[in-house]
Order: sequence, then C-alpha cells, then structure tokens
Amino acid sequence: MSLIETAAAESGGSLHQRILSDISEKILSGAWAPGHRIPFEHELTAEYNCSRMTVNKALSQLAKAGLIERRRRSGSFVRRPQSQAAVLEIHDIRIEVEALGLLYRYERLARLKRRSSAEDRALLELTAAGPVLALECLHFAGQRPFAHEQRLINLTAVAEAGEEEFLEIAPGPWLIGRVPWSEAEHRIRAIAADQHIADALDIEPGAPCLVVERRTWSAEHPVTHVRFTYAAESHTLVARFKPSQG
Amino acid sequence: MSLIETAAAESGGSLHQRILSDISEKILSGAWAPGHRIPFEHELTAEYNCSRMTVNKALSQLAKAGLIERRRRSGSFVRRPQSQAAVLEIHDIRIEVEALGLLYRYERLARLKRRSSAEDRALLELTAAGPVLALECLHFAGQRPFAHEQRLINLTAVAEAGEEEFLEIAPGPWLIGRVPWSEAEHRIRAIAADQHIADALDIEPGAPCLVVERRTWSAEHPVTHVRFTYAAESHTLVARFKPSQG
DNA sequence: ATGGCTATTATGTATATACATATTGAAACG
DNA sequence: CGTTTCAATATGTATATACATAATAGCCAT
Repeated sequence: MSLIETAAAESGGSLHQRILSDISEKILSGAWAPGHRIPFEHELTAEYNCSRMTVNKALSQLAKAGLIERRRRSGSFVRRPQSQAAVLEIHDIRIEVEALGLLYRYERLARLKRRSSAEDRALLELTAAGPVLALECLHFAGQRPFAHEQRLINLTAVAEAGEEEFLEIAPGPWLIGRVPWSEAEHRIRAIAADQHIADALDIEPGAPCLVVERRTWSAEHPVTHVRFTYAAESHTLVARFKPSQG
Repeated sequence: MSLIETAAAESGGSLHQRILSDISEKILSGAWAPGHRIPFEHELTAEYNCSRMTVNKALSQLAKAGLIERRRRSGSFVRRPQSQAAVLEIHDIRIEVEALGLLYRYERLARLKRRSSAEDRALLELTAAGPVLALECLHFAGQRPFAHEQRLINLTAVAEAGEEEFLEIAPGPWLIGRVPWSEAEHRIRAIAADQHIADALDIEPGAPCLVVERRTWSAEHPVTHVRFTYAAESHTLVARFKPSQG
C-alpha cells in the first residue's frame, strides 16, 4: 500500500506538504524511531510519483525543523529529540525546586484516556477528534505543594503516552525525552484560586495564583497543553532575553 | 550598485541563502520598514542574475519565518516584526490596548528626580550612587485603568531622560526610541493588590494581579527598571518560542 | 454609476534537467 | 597489508519551463 492512499491529515493540500506531514506523522507516532533511515529521495519520488525536487522540498523543511538529519551518500535519518539547551528553555519544575534547595516530590492525582472533547480540541488547537490523555498532577517542594499541573496530551501525535501511567515520572520530562518540539506558546496570567486549586495547593480560596499555560507543537502537530498553577508566594518566573535576530 | 556587490554577511554561501540574509538584514536594520514592498521576484531575479525559483526559495522561507507577507498580484511586504513580538507584546501597552479595540490613554501620576536610594540601586543593580528618575504612571483601556507602571530610569546612562516630563509620552516608548537595549530580564509573578494598587486600578484590595518587572541593560549599563501591575481579568501575557538550537 | 466579464500580474507549485559536493565502498597500487 | 584512487551514490543547489490560482485593473454593457 502506497503512502498516497494512507495520505495525510490536514495540511495545505500541496504535494510537498502532504509528504512532509506523512513523514512527520510517522516520526511523531514513533513508527519511525530516532535513528531510523527514512526512504531515499528517489524512493519517495517513486512512492508519490513526483519529481525529486518536490520530495527534496519536503525533506529540506523537515531537516530545517530539526525532525530529521540529512547526510550525503547515507540518507536521511530521524533525529533524537531536542538537546538539553532547549530543555532548559522549557522550565522543569524539578530543577526549579531543587535550585531552591528543597526536596522535590511528584504525585499523580488523576489520569484519564478519552476521545477529545470540544474543549480539549480548543486547548490543543486540534481540528479533528481523536484520543487524548488527560492528567492531573501535583509537584511538591519539601512538604508544601508547589505547583498544580493539568495536562492534555494528543495521543494522535504521541501514541506511546497512552501506555504510560505517569506514576513515577512527570509528563513534562517524559515528553521532553521523547518528542522534539518545534514551537511552544506560553500564556501567563494571574487568577484567584478556586476551591479545587485551593485544596490542591493548600491555600485559601481567592488567594492569588500565577498560571502558566503552555502549548507545544512538533512540526505543525499539536503535542500537549499544560496548565501550571503556582501559589503566589511560591513562585516568580524569570526570563532573560537578548534581542534576537534572524 | 547591485546587491551582489554589497552582498551578504555570513550565511551558508548558497545564493538563495545570501538573498535571504540580504533581505532580512534590510528588514532587521529598519532600512525596509514594516509595510514596505520588497522587490518583485522578477526584479530580484534581475538583481541577482538568477532564476525565479532561487528567489522564490528565499522569499518563501522569509514568509515562513514571518518576516514578510506575500500577496498574489500585489507583491511581498515587510511584516511588523514578530521576533521582537514577545518582548514588544509585553511592553508596548498602547499596542496591547489598541489590539483589544479599545481607546488608549496614558497618564503620568508622579515624577521625581533624586539621588539613588539603596533600594533604587538594588532594583537597577547599580553599584554606585547617582541620579535617577522615578516615575509612576497609569495606562487606560477605554474608561478602565489597565496597567499601573512604576519606573526607575538611570540618569547616568540616559541623561536626557532627566529633561523629559513624560506628560504626553510614556517612558516605555520614549526609551525604546532612544536607547538600544542589549539585554533584558523579566520577573513575572502574581500578587494580591495592596491598597495603593487597588486604588490605582480601581479593584478590590486583595484581588489577584499580574506583576511584570523588567530590567534593561544597554551595553552592560543598567538603563531602567519597571514594574507593571495588571488586574487579573485584564491581561494575559503571550509568548511564543522556537527552540534555539540549529 | 454599477455589476460583471476579461486580461494582466505576481505568486504558488511542480517538472525535468544539470552539475556540485560529501561520503562511502571497493579496486588498484606500492 | 596498508594506502591511495576512483567510481558510485545521495544529497545540495540551481536552471528553464509550465501551468494553476488569487487579486486587481480596466472595460463593457446594462
């Protein structure tokens, strides 16, 4: 069966876009693991019955996005997910807590696999329905709850997350070790704690909290949406910039 | 004189890369302002003496990167910078307010020139005493107060700020137009409004607020420290990242 | 005027082709 | 046996060409 028949999902209709999203789906689903050699340009040319330039355009973009690595004479290979530098850019609660000199502890409160609701699709910016994993977790600093985490994982993009219980490892580090991210969006705001959050963080209802929501994409595919809620006294976000160019 | 002779900077040697970096340099330097129509593909084809495909590859990448916007039949245009968007979005309050479709109004509450106190020096990370300008301002969206601003300007670094009253123009845009920044640090947190902030923003004392503090340096010199306070319901910070690794 | 048709224009996508370049495996040589 | 050389291979870049598509300007007829 050719790739053409199983063809892609959404994407802007053009052939090189379809090739691109076919391949990135294979990578993100885990069907093609890191290190896997993806078909040569001339093979894809045959698969899709198109010119090499068209295939090349798709593969060049994948390389630019960091999903694959291309080597002359050898072929193109699925890359290992992003480096540590990028990991630091996405803040890791364990590291924050340990930087404070406190003992870190993680607890999973709830886990539910379900078909995406309309709300789920809005949060993940998904167009089509599909399986998602909903998680609720708590992160502790010493004895005190430090952050509450509410997370959705798009199982269409990261199928193997459906098999993980997340009892021992938090979903953040788990995902970072597996899925290369190509883009992230943060939304940051202040809220008054509702009863649920107040109970979880052991604070008064109505107390101010910092909410950080993050959406992550990998090569155009929504991967996860997470909302961290911190009690006001417990946390300050720090970000240092230099003016960027290019 | 052709672009070829003034040609590009660094970049990987290939022609489309050079075209790309020539153009992005024009844009980032401000030589081509937002809205400026960049040369048509066929003009660049002539400039660089290459095929349209080569020019197209460069322009397509620029469009994908968000630096330009392409419109059929009309040409390609410089977009309002997005790479700085994360920073500007945070700090040009006028733009934020107008993006909400509301009327922006600015008001200076207080202005005081003084020798830096110990607290001032801590906020600015100054080692030696010297003159500073302390400002307190309000930004309105429509009828409602939107953000409260408390600012220190290091007059040793920006002497001419001492002559400015800041009655008509807010210190943020004034500084941006004069002082190039080389580094900035943000601290973001949630607080409960104290009486002073509650009065200024017309909210209840104890209501949650988002606080964004920003320190800016220009060539190692501390320039300014500013604290913005937003009522919780009025504001969400948005920041989009791509991983920095190549 | 006004609505609709058509020609023009710039971009969007794709093809076939060509040559350059890096890398590898194997053959040729000392 | 080790080294050099060479040919094969996959990607990298560029060309000339073609047709599709979207937006606009101008024209025409009502």
